[in-house]
Amino acid sequence: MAKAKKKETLDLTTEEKIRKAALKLFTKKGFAATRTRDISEEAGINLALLNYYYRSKEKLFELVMTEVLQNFFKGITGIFNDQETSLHQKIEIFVTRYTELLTQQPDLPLFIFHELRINPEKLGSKMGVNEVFKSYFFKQLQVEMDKKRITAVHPLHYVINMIAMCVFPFIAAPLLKHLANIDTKNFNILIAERKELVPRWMQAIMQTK
Amino acid sequence: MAKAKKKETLDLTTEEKIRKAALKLFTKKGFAATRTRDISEEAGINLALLNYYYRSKEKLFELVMTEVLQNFFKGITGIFNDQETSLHQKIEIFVTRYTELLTQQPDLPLFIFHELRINPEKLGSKMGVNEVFKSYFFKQLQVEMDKKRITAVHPLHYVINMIAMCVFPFIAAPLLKHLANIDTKNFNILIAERKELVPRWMQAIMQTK
DNA sequence: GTCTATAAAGTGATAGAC
DNA sequence: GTCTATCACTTTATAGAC
Repeated sequence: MAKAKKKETLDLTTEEKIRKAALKLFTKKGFAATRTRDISEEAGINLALLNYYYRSKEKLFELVMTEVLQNFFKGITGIFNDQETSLHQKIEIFVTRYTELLTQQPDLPLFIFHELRINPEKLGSKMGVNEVFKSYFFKQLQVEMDKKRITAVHPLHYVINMIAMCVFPFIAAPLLKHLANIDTKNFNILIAERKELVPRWMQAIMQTK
Repeated sequence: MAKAKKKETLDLTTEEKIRKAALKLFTKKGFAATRTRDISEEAGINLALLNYYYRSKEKLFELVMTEVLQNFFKGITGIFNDQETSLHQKIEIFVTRYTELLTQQPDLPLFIFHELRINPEKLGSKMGVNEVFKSYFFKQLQVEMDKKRITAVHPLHYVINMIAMCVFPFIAAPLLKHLANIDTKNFNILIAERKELVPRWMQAIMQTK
């Protein structure tokens, strides 16, 4: 039922094959380390077709990056500004949805942050400023902390903690697998556990004076 | 008193200038996006001298990476295996030391994780396996959680949370500065606050059933 | 639209003079 | 040790045949 789209590489057009291969390699290795030859090979098409459809490596990258950013952040705005859900519901929804998203595409965060570090200006054109502070989620957070008389801690800290606890395991995955000697299967179990745990930890953190 | 070494670019030898420039550019842009010409320019030396001293770009990178990894992880082993400190003291020491380290070199985590994703094998030769589970810190964590009858949560989760809350803000810095509209000065204030807050949050998390 | 061949530019590395 | 000049190779991009 969740499987709305079937993965059929054979049915993709050449244009789509290239885009898909580019997404895979760019997110995995970054812009600079990915060669157009790698992309054409991964897509199973001729190298010249890449330029035929997308003009240049940079244009193709721009397209992929825009798609990734929108896909990654479109969810947040919706969740954060929902007037119907409570503060705690928002946390649960956010954690669940992003854990599932990252389980599907674990390379996304590292890709975004890495390219962003090299090219911070680019972000400006692709997303608004002040999204966090203006959100309904943030206002609910402020009300909640006021109620608990926790005024010394800036609410932004909680937002950071929530995202950190969700996203960091995926960023540190290779290190984690090595240092803690866990395989992919156990990693996925760990992540699934955190889906339940992070919201509870958030509750605990928000009680702390 | 902590200032043991003075930073005098003028007194550096050519070899040191190159290494320093390489460290700066590699950590900022990654291996693939950094050109040897960039490094020679940053170091203020002739391009040919890079190969004269370090043979190749790869050899230079290996050297820098080894240095970074050792510098980054040598602290952990010491802190995690200290038989004299309590669990909570270890958390405080870890958070303090790594927050200060990352304040000095904010690009380090993203650099390490990014290069590690592209080349996970490399790590094996540079650091041991199972470091976390074998550590005294981990054993203390297990004892503590046993005492509190929290057996459903794997202690590794707490290690991940601690590191996540310390390291993630630096990884997400560009995004944070944009989305939350804070400048470098306010970012540093935020980080300084977290030095005190993360250990308290850890306490709270470790009470949660 | 897709291919081969090749141009054009970039990049790591070295030879050889000083 | 340091420089200039240049090689060797890679990589992006395009021209032109099919």
